[in-house]
Amino acid sequence: MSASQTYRPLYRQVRDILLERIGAGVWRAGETLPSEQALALDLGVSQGTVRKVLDALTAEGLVERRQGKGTFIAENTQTRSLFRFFRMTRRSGERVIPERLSETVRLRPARAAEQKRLDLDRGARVVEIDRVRTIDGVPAVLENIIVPAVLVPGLEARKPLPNTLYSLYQSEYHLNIVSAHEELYPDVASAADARALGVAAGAPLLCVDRIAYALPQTKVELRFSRIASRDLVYSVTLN
Amino acid sequence: MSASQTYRPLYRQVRDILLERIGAGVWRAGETLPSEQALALDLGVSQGTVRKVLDALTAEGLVERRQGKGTFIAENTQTRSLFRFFRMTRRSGERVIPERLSETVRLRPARAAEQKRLDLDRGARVVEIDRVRTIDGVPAVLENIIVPAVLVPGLEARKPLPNTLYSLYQSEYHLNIVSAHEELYPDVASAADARALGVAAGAPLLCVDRIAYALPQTKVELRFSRIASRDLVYSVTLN
DNA sequence: GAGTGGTCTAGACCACGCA
DNA sequence: GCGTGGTCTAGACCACTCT
Repeated sequence: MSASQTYRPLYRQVRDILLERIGAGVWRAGETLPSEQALALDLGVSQGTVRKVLDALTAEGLVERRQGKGTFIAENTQTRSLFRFFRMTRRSGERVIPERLSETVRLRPARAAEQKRLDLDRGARVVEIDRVRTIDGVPAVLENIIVPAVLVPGLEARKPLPNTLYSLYQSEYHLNIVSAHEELYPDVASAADARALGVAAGAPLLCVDRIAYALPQTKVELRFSRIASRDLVYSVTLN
Repeated sequence: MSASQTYRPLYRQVRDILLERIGAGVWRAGETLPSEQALALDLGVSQGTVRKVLDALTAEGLVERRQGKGTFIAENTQTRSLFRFFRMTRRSGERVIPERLSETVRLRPARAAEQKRLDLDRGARVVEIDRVRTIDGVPAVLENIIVPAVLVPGLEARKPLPNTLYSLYQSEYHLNIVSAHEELYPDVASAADARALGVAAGAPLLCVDRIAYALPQTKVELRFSRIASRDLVYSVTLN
């Protein structure tokens, strides 16, 4: 009959409900979700439909399933967070681990460009973090990080910040970073870059502009990185 | 009981069989596979098991499914190939299309490093392509491409080469490029780069080293790109 | 042994494309 | 109207974890 414009398959509806609940913090990171049977009963669908959704969420890295144990909200542990969102490796493919060298944290009004990119209101404030990270003990990455203050109250007082912010966002603010978009371009080191990174002015740098998203389509963080790559490369696999 | 070391779920076995058939060229690009029912009957499994495999292959971009029509081997059309493997966009996110400006093609013995990276025997030959590509009519990309000659007989005689080689590999050599690994790093323009790309010596360049894979784990191509990025960025989404 | 996810099946019905 | 893929269900049995 008159086609309902709003038809969505059952599994889409189930997916939306689960995403909403996860986003709302019904279950915290590391906690188990109800079993397939329980969810199916609760939502009035078959176990197979719930399974289809949970399998998809697993593929997206949002939950983890362990046979015999249950389904868990994926945790952004320090290690997992690094492997997922820090793409620099040695030429050999070996992962590297950046360490924090220094950081400065400020609370200030958002600039116009930041308001626009983070969907903020006029007058909104942001936390700005500048930090230097080392690889193999050598300064290698300059980061400028912008987060809406309303999402991370008190962040500016939490010094020193952990090496991987995303695990902090998750554990303290229930912001589960699930995806990020990055834009890469080359630049040459300015005099200031050169001082901070211990390279010559004019040396090649890899710049990475990232915007990170948490669950209910929330834009959580802008991050601008300037990387003195030396023997490091940004690794990505296209499928 | 004594656990069978070689146990694999049915759907893995079905997947392997289908991958083998696709790799062997049983169906060509754009052709339809047998229906789910026919495959299930052929392979002695249920339709649901075949469906699970075909859904996974769809997610990997290897086949396409169209309701009411059938399941097709995915085609690397010029457009699709570009969108899938050429990641440069404008800052606005808008896609750009590179055009061929010039190219030189040589047939020569593989160097030691190439033998190693492409799993070639001693004495194997490669086709080497050097080309310049333009964006908005301006030279922007220098590419050096290495392909084992045995995989692409006669390629060196096919001048001019099409803009997107991957569609040629697929249509003429049954090499279906399904994934690629890229490593990015910054560099500064040499005098030669500067001449070819119309930038100043010392200008920042984005370098991309790619290795491309076809179906049965075949390493098909090495590609080294040097990109005068100007207002272009390399876009990637992490999930 | 009880409960969980993992695999596999069989079948119903719907939506779409095409002759 | 037929054949295709898309959705959804119900149920069986297996593998793993914990008690």
